[in-house]
Amino acid sequence: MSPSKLPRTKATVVADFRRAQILDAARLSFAAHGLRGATVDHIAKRARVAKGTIYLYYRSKEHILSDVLAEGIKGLYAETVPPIAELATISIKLTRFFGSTLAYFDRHRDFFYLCQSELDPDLRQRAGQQLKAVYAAQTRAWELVLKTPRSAAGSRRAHQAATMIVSLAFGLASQRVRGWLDGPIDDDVTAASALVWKGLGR
Amino acid sequence: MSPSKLPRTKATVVADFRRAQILDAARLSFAAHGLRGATVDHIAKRARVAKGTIYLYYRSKEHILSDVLAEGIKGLYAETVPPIAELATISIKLTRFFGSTLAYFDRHRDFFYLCQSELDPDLRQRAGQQLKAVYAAQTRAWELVLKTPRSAAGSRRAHQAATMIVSLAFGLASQRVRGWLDGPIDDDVTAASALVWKGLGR
Amino acid sequence: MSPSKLPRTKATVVADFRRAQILDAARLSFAAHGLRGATVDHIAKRARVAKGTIYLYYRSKEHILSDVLAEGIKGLYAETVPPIAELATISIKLTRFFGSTLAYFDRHRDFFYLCQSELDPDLRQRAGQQLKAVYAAQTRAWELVLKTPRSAAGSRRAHQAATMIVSLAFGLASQRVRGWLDGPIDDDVTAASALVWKGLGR
Amino acid sequence: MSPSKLPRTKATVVADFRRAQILDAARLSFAAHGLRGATVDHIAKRARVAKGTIYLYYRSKEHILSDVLAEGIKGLYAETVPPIAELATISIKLTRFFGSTLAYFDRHRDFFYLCQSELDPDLRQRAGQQLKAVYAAQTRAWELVLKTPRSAAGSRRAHQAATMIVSLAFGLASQRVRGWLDGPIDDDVTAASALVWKGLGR
DNA sequence: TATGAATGAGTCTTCATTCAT
DNA sequence: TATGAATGAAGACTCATTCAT
Repeated sequence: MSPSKLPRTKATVVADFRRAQILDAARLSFAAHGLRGATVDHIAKRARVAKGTIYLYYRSKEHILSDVLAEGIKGLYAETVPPIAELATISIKLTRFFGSTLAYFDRHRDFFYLCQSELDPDLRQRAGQQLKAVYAAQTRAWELVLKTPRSAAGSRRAHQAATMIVSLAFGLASQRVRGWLDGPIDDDVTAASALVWKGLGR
Repeated sequence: MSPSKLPRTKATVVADFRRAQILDAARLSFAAHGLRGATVDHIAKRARVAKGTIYLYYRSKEHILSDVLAEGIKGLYAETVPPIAELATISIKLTRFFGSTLAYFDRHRDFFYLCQSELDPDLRQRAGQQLKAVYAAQTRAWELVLKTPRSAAGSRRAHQAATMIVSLAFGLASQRVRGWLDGPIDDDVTAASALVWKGLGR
Repeated sequence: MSPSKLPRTKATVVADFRRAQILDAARLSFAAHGLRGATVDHIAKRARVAKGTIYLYYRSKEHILSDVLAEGIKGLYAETVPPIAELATISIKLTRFFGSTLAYFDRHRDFFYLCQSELDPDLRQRAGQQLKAVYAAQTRAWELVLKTPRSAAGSRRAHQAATMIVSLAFGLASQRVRGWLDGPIDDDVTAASALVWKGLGR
Repeated sequence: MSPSKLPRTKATVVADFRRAQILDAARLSFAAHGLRGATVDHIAKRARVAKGTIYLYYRSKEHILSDVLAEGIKGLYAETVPPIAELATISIKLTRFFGSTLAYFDRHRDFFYLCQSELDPDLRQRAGQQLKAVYAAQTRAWELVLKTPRSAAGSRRAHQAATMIVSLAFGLASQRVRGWLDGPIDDDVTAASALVWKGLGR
């Protein structure tokens, strides 16, 4: 009933603010200069904070990156998975899914590049797992949508189809982010939806 | 059968061998530790060669990378573009295209990772252009295959369809390379071909 | 007596101290091992500072050298040029000039050696120009002292005489710095002054 | 009676030729790029010889330099010391001495620069000794010329005067080599001779 | 003897992290 | 908590010297 379960002390608020401040600066720096190119100095300067301060909130540069990635992954999940289950015709679901996926990456190119950066093995591991989880969630959601008849064959077919949808979305997004597809988002969304819709036919 | 045009002196052979030796070691090192993480020391050690030797064959680390990328791009082009134009039914072309694309990336995961590494701006530029060119070539080849009726609308539809094919192939390849798709290649190839074949219908 | 114009913050003081510390260490290292032979490690060790610290105060080894040279040149100018114009008999001027020149180089052997080091072309250029400027200033000052009658011939003779004075001073200083002249400074100063004084006679 | 005391076998001749070849190349390279800047590769290329060959004739780069220096010093001695003792008036001796000294350095700027290069301590030592010996020889020769009356005071005066002559010559040569004295050699020679001649008067 | 490919110690410089204030 | 000067490990590249041919 109180505005927040965890009482926000002033300290907590300040700490959260600092963390967000640093995270933002880091994201921008990473986007601008790449993972290695973005020095802690850059980040600190952009965050208008002393270099030492950063280490009060993050154990290492790697940990900052970890948070930046987690944020991006959370966003990707939030914008692309729920729409699949929302009440609508499959055709509309498809349009929405392609649309939201392409739009997300268009708006978060930096996140896209970050995902492919040279992460230290264990971070790469963790980030990879989380990203894989997002795609797995997308795939499962599509499976549920497509799997009407409860036969083993139908189930397998649904899984395959879901995989195709997810991969096509990712493939389009990748090409777009890299600037290799020039047209407006809607054209790609429409074409992809149409292709899949017809391809799934019956 | 005929004596080779360019007389291969022993020196040339040795030099070529060394270059290949270094290139291989570099590819593996880059794949294992990332572009920055792969030190010249690593590469030298893996190539069983002294650090200085590397600089006898390559002016800089950057130049090695450049060669590794160029080789990968050339291979990708050679294995994926010509099959599209070969005499066959569209259905078979599709199967072959998806098959060769997925196979290529499966065999060259290191190249795949390299393409996404943080390259210095101008190398990134060059590599990006070349890669874009490969995808553009794939797309054009598919357009030619699909564009039977010479109407403007048909042409545009052919372009869109070609884009979808290429993006789907890339998306699948990406997911597979990352280990996010576990099944055998053939399943994905079959499913993708079927989807597109039906989706293009008529 | 008055409070200093530029308020010296503690930071400024420390920074100046560090710079001086590094400059000193560099001068000694350069003198001891030569420009190339004096590694940044040496300099750092002598300055009792970590290698990285040096780069907080100087952009590169070259920049350190540049400062060391500039300092030495400034000192040479300050100690040798003004005395020439001070009110005194020519004989006394001569004694003072030879004295201050020899003394300066005796106290700054390291600077002397530095001036002859292999400087990178552009630094060599700059340093050479500045040094040349010092000698030119000495020469001009002596010309003014010697050129009483305003005839063209007299002017030319004054220039020649000035050149001889400056060159003799430099020659003596060089020999002394190298340890090839063992006697006390005063002997050389006296002998040089006498020679010139008599040589110019009338 | 035979053309040479030491029978010149073909091997000896070839070896001497090679040594001279390398020495020349080294001198030029040192002059062009400085002691450190002149790599063994440069020298080998200029000598039209393989890098390894150089090490058949010289134990190290340092040893090459040593020879180059020795040659230059020998030349300086030969051209400047004997003239002092030749039968002539003092005035003419002076003119000849200044003339030959300035001319020698004018023709061997590279040698001049080399003398000031950063030599390894022990080579510096050796080269320094030899050079010092040359100047000492010049000084002694002048002492003999000037020391007519056999008094202790006269002897001391002669030594001082000799020192001045030698230093003036060196000072002028230095300034000229560096391009800080533009006039023709003869002007400086005349002026120096006149100054000293008059300065020594009686 | 002549070659030049191979070697690896040594150089300058960067930058994540620490710590005294 | 905040600062930023100080640290030093690590990396790319050079070049004198060696050695198999």
